[in-house]
Amino acid sequence: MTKPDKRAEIVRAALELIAENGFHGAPMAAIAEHANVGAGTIYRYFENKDVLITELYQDLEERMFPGILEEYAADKPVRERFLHLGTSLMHFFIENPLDFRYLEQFHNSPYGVEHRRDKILGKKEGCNVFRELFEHGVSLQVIKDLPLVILFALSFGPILAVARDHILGFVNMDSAMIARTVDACWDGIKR
Amino acid sequence: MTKPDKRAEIVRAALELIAENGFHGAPMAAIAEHANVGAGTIYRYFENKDVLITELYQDLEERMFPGILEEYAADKPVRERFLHLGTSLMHFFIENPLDFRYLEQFHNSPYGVEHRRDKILGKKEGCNVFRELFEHGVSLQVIKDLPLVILFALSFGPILAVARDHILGFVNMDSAMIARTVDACWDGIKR
DNA sequence: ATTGGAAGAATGAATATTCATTCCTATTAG
DNA sequence: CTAATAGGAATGAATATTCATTCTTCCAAT
Repeated sequence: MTKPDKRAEIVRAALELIAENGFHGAPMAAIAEHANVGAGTIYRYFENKDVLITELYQDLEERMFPGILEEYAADKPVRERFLHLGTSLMHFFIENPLDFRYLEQFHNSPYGVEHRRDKILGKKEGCNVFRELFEHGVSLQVIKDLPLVILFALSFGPILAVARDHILGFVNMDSAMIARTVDACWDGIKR
Repeated sequence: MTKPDKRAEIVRAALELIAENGFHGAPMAAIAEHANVGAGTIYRYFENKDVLITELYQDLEERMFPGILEEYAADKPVRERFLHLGTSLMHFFIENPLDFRYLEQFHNSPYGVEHRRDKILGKKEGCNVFRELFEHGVSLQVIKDLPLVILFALSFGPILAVARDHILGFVNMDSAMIARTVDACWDGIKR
């Protein structure tokens, strides 16, 4: 196996195990076994488990945003842009359940809160698209004049919750249902 | 210290530590120390850590629902009832940040998913109020005709997200802002 | 073209740490 | 004095991390 392949195998194995069993159901020994790699090998690519976990998250974000922003037309009306982003996001989550589950694990851990703080105070790529859209919408009086954080909650709260429920099998989301759900989110934030 | 006091101290200490640091930042030894109790003493009151964790959750639910259902008038219009429940819930979370954080920790753990399954398939007290309200609203054509699970997501998704953001200090929710947020949730589910 | 061997990569057994749980002793209440 | 209760050190299982060793690769010298 070539060098980058090994790193990729470790990443894949870790993502899989953590997404399915949480951080605690993924001891390094198990990750190594799933990656067909010696336990010590992981430490040649990642300084320790924390580093592995956060690099995994960064990889994931980089994979995520390009797909979602594909075909995104910054000149369309606010509503249309919101619906496009919302449905893309939901589709991504539903089509990549492992990524989604990992994301949730990460967010509900000490790592996640720290990361979130940076994102809200400083700024991160990707979210800026949403931020701009919301700010633009508010200035055009198309979107409710609420703090950004609340607009985020009204939009992503339901999307995340629904994606989770779909993946856990509590509801089945087809394209039509996704569209109706994102529509409802829009009703929540529109003036 | 009298017997029931000791149990209460253990419960308080466990809730505090788990809410603040997650299940992993709350080893039994630390809980014992915070409760000013010997490590072995905990096992006189709780068979093991799992039992402690689930009993903690049940205690919490019992404390939660009465407060939220207070002054709930089942004969008012659907919209009014929704706003009442939503604001009560948000207020409870914001005024009991430890309870809220514990709830989140619990839900994002293997315990939580199992529990959730029961709640959605079988039935649990408390949530029935919401279920009835939604079903009634749908039948009156006041609420969008979406699966119950999605209506839940549209309502609780934002409420939970906002409560979390408030507790983590990302936004400051006063009564007015809470009302506006719950209003926005209503816009999301209303026809 | 072949070979010797150096540099780097991989390994997994050994180690150190953390943690839930147990169990024996001390303390208290009746 | 006895029985119940509390305490916390001891235990053992689970886990992250290390490290001495083995394996691979690749190139220089013949």
